[in-house]
Amino acid sequence: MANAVSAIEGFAALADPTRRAIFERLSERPAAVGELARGLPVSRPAVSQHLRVLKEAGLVTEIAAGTRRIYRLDPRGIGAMRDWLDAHWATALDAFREFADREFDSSQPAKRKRK
Amino acid sequence: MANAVSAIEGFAALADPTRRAIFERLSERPAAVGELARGLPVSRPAVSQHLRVLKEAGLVTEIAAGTRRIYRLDPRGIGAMRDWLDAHWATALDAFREFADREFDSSQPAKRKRK
DNA sequence: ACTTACAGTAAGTCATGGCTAACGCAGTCA
DNA sequence: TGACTGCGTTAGCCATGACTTACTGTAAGT
Repeated sequence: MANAVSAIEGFAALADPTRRAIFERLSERPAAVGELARGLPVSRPAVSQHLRVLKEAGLVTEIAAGTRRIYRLDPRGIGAMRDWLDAHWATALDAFREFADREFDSSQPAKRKRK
Repeated sequence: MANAVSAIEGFAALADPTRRAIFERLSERPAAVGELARGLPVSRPAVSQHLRVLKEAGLVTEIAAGTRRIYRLDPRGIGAMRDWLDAHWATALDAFREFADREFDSSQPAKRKRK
């Protein structure tokens, strides 16, 4: 259940361009909030809020280091999203075959409609 | 280019709950617009708009069948999203190791990344 | 203890986009 | 050919959320 929720929230989290930029920077190296904000066109509180969303989606984790908080990617959230896509992909492939069998078995592609 | 764009737009497309519901129904079986709308709490035009977003994201394809349009999942868009996640996951794993070496080599043995 | 630096929270503004209602268009059947 | 059906499009309303400024809290250095 936690996996499914993470996957779902993960899509919303990565839908925002700023959060994707943060995500990509963190994939290269862990970083603190101020450090991330200096390389982005938004304010530090904005970065802080985005990191909160990413953390709740299970995509990043937080480590306190003095007054700083070092953020890094959480492979669990990424894995949950991969699993979600894989599951639907597999289901879709089966549906493709079944649909193709019923629809194109004898003749016309795209013209026949058998309810 | 199409792949990268598809992956990026795919996250925004799947961020919406209604679009995820449409996506999941299409993974089970291809369907027309009205058929999808009857099983959802939104109007038919809303479903039509969502399908347009999903199509532009490369997640679904369209087949004309008389007055109907049969929609089904497009494995290419799903694959693009998987690839995007895989690439960042791999980069992140490398960053984890490098960061762990520098940061926790002598202080926090219990916090080291398992697996 | 005081100061400085770093980060999260609160309040408010504004843009994005999801939704419905109304309309137009194409294909099917009598 | 005329009426009906199934979809897509447009316009407009409204909710969500992304952003900034100002404030508070906490840890480290002097």
